Amino acid sequence: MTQPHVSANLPVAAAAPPPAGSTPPARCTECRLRCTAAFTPVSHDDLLFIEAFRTGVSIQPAGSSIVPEFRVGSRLYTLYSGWAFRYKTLSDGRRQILNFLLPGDLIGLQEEFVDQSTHGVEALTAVGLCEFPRDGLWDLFRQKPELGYQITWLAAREEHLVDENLLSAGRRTAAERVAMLLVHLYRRAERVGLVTESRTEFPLTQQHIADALGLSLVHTNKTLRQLQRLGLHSIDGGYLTLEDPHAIARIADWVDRPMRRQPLI
Amino acid sequence: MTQPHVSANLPVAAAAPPPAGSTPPARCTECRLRCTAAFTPVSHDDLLFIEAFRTGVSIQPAGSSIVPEFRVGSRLYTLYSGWAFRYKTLSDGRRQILNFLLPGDLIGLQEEFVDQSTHGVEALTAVGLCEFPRDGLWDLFRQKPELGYQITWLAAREEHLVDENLLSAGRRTAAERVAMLLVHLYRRAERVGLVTESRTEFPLTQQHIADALGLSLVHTNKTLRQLQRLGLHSIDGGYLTLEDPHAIARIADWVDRPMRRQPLI
DNA sequence: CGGTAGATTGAGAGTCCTCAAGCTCTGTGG
DNA sequence: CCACAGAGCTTGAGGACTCTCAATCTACCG
Repeated sequence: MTQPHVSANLPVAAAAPPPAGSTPPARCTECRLRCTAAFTPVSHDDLLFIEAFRTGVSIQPAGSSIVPEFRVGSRLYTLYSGWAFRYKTLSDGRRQILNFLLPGDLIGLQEEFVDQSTHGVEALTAVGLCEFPRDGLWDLFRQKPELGYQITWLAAREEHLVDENLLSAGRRTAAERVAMLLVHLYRRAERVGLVTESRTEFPLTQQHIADALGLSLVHTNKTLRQLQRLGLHSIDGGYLTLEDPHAIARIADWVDRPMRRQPLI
Repeated sequence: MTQPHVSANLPVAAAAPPPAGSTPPARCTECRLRCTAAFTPVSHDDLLFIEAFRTGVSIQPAGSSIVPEFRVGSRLYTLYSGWAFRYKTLSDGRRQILNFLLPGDLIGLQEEFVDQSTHGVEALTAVGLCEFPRDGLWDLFRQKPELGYQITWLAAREEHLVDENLLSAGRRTAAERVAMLLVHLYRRAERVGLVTESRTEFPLTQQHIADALGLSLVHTNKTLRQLQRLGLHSIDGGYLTLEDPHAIARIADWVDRPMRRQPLI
């Protein structure tokens, strides 16, 4: 190797106390997310409804299972803080990560509709969750059609994420997949205010990246190093920086679109 | 090769006149699909609402573009008869089929929510379509929350299909992918009454299969032949038969679940 | 100071891809 | 009625991208 490497490339310590603001506030009116430009404003009335709909909040540690893969949960969640991912596994253990979840994303919606869960959700970092009763969903649709509409919006958006990942797994080369993943996650993190000084927290291990892209761990490592050697990005100390955003976007076949505000339940 | 092959393996002639019942009826009360066990019953009131919501019906020939990939359409459709598929392409032309659409499936929902279409829908056979105004969707949610709920159901179900395909593309071998595709499509076709005498119309070319599975055309062909030589299935004259359903399901890691009734808009 | 999780690297093997032909069937036109 | 063109299927051969196996290395933790 022509290059000495000294970087730790480790995620941030998992045992650290939850950073300030990672616990959902008692009142939805004080939601740290909603006042962001990333989310659509709602009427005060709707906000109170959401607050009443919410049954509680919780914090779960990194690595914990939010939704077990083969059991039907009884709750819906909104991810308030932290990172998580949805995944499926084959009977022999091969795992595919379907998409990553960032603050504002809804968790457990499909379960309401599809027979068995058939997918799991796991926390990547410590996460703050707002909990809702799954069986209250129909009530929500009836009483607040606008919120129902927004939930459909969220479902469609998540499908869009999976579409994009399927395009990667099916038709992109290893380098293109990695580039796509890094650009995509960076932009999403940026959207919800997770980027500071041109870098974002990046709690994925290479195994997570491999499972998201349909690659082996070894080849994921080699591809990451290759892109990093080319000066496209760097992952260091649990933080991701896009060193050459234009070049990495070109490799990923990524087109910048203005991101719309998204609903928040 | 140890085996002479004589079969044509061609899809059914596309120029044939549309089979009886492939055109949506004037009245939703006469819908040939809805009376099936595959779909959830709706109240007479809701049915009239759906009929009023519908702006028209149409037939499009095989191969036609129902939703162009990079333009925002103004319509929603329900696929009444025939087969179609959703796809995305990279800028250099590589194509990934995201999922196949069978009668009862809703088309164009994501466009309502996601900025640009970013995916196209193409007819695989001649298709019958029920057309709805896309900008009437919010009205539907407000006036008939139950129908809004059902639309969310359909969105979640489609995401589930894409999840499954991503698992295939990312983590299954070529033979497993092919087996999965065949079993899955067979079961879905069966569900909506497309199976007669243990076989179903199967209008996909090998190129479609390749694009759905993230494989090359050549390797798709070799894998199909391999499974066929093993006596697992046969594709002949545009029809698919699962010769050994148990064995092919085992390879696909497919678990039979009772299929729930699904909504129909 | 071992033990563990995660990252890195090398080597060899395989699956899958690309290139290149040839084949069958269908539709068309002279 | 037959030649021809086009779409789709089949097969072989060689090469490339990825995978698996195996080790090593660093950082962190009890």
